[in-house]
Order: sequence, then C-alpha cells, then structure tokens
Amino acid sequence: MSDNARLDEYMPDDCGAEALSSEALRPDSLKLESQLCHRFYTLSNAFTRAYRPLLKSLDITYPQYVVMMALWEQSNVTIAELLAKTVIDGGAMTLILKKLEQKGLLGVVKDEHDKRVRRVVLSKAGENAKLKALDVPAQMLCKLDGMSKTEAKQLVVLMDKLQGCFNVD
Amino acid sequence: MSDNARLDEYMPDDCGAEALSSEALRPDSLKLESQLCHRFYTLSNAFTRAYRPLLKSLDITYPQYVVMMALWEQSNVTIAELLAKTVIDGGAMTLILKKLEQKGLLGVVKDEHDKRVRRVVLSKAGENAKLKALDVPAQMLCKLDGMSKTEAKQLVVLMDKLQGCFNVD
DNA sequence: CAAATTTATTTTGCATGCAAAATAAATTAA
DNA sequence: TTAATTTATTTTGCATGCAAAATAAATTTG
Repeated sequence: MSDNARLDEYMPDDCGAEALSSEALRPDSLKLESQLCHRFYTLSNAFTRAYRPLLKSLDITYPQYVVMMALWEQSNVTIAELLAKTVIDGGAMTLILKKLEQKGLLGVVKDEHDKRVRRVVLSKAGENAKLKALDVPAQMLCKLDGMSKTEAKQLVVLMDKLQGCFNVD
Repeated sequence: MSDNARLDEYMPDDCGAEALSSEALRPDSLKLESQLCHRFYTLSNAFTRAYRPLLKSLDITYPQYVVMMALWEQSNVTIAELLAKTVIDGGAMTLILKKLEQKGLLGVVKDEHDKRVRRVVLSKAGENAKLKALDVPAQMLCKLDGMSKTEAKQLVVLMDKLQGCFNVD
C-alpha cells in the first residue's frame, strides 16, 4: 500500500459518502476499536486524571494548570490571547480565571486604552507557584515509562498534522 | 540519539524528580508547546466539536454516539461492560443512558439472576439509527483530509502504546 | 456626529468528567 | 444463619466544554 494513500481513498470526490460507504466495504467503520476519536477521548481523560495527584499540592485542576503554564511563559496577556494559546473554552476561561484569582495566583486588570479588554497578570504567588510546578512535567514523564523519546516525537508530529486538518475547516 | 532512549532518561531512578530536574536541563519543560497532554486535550475537544454537526440528524452527543457504537457491536450488555468498553465515567453513564432511553434508542432492564445488574438493550429505533450513522465515519475521515492511512495507523499504534502506560499504573 | 457593525468578554442552559459517598443486592466469613 | 464484605449502579458536588445569547465598548458608515 502506498505510503501516501489517503484516509479517504474509498470516499467519493464530493465527500457525500454515498457510493462506496456500505458496510460491506468498511464493515468495521462503526466499531469503537477502529475509532481514532475514541482513542483521543480516552487518552485526554487519562491525562487529566493522571495530572490530578501531581497538581494536588498546587491545588489546581488540569485546565487551570494549562492557564498557569501559559502565564509562566508570558504574563500580562489579554484574555483573548490566553484563549488562543490555551484553546480553552471562553465560557470556561471566565470561571477558571475567577478561581485562580481567588487562589491568589493571578490578577485581572482592565486595559487602559481599550476598556473592553482585560489583562491577566501573574501575582507573586503565581510566580512562586512555578517553582513548585517545575517537577510536574518530569513526574508525568515518569508515569509514561515505556514510551521512547522517538515515539513521543513521532506522536507530536502526527498530532500536529492532525490538528492542522481541523484548523483548515 | 538512540531510538530507544527513554522519555525519562534525565529522571532519577526513584522518579523523585529532584536531582536533574532543574530548568537549566529542561528549560522548556513547562512550555505549553512542549506538552503532549495539551495536544491530546486540544485534539479530543476538536473531535467532539467536529462530530456535533455529523451527529445532529441523529440528535445525539459524541459520548452518546460512543455508547451507541458499543451497542451496535453488541446489544444486551451489562452497564459495567458498557463502562469498560466505552471508558466513560460511571456517573455520566447513568445520565447518558437515561437520555438515550428518553430518545427511544435503547432500554434498560433488570438482570433476572442478579438484581444488582442492569442490562442495556438496543430498541428497534436504536438498531435503525445505525443505518443513519453508517456514513458518519466516512464524513469524519473526509474532514481529516491530509492525513494518510499510514499516518493514521502510526497514530493508532503510538496511542495504544501510550494508553498501555496508563493502564499499568 | 449618530446609527450600524464589529470586537472582547461574560452569561446561560445543557452535557459530561471526576472523586467520593450512598444504595442495594450478592457473597463470604464467623 | 447473621454479620461483614464485596460488587453494581446511582447520587452528589464541583469543574469544565459547547453553542448561543447577552453586554459593553470601540470602530466603521452614512
């Protein structure tokens, strides 16, 4: 089989999925085991569960950890910038920022030039939290013993390509 | 670099993550861009959003679709079996089954021999829904144009291996 | 300049996901 | 057999994720 065979090689040109989409040709198309999506669903949830104990001392959830990582890279960012970087839902972001503000890890201030815009700024406690978080990535890698660095890199390459598919739509 | 280099090659044997875990050695360890977990988070959510329009005519959500796929493979299964196969949260499963029962796609009946057990059975409407769902996988593949079958298979292999890491813990 | 439109963020209603507690019934132990 | 324990499922409280509507402020139009 050609290495460049398309995933949709059995698909009609218009993607109408009529002509050759019968069970006879792809009898397992609805099997859970054959679903790429279900593997993402399963692994994403597995990661969230696996992070919980690692984040317990920081007293934050995984999505909150994602926001903190973004802020540790760059503080004083717009909520819109934070949304773009973390790819977290807008409605959820409002709640997450309130939580992190309550915990004293960040502050949200109004932009001086544009009153619609609010900026998220790391607090001292938020900066210090980074020190406590420094070992979290290593601890997670420790849980993934069995995966080689090469395999991990392959995963990243393939996943980034897959992400690109969704971005064009 | 060896192809078998472990992800944790910089980690101490006890996984205490103290000795060599400083920023100096892995300065980007907390960068969002370097997180495998965030890619899973992002792609899993992207799949859920991408499925929504494809499942609209069936009037079901993605997790509900997962349950239906499991039942289309085998009906009259225990809730515990359904939980194991779908890897959906137990609490969520109760609500999902209620929803699908309301929609008339399945029924839940008590097991005769063990009154603790409840069995989930496809209804006629549930079986017929499979016919309407037959083109969903092809339509999703259509959205993933750009990924080759080879790449998809590589993803499956790598993700299954990663899943294995979580299963041993 | 005032109305229409666009942009940034929040709110709302619904559907999970997670951990832990609660129930109910079956099984094991004393 | 009765009490203790295990198993199957549901309930509870909290934290998102999603789409769509609502707000508020800035920008563009006429």
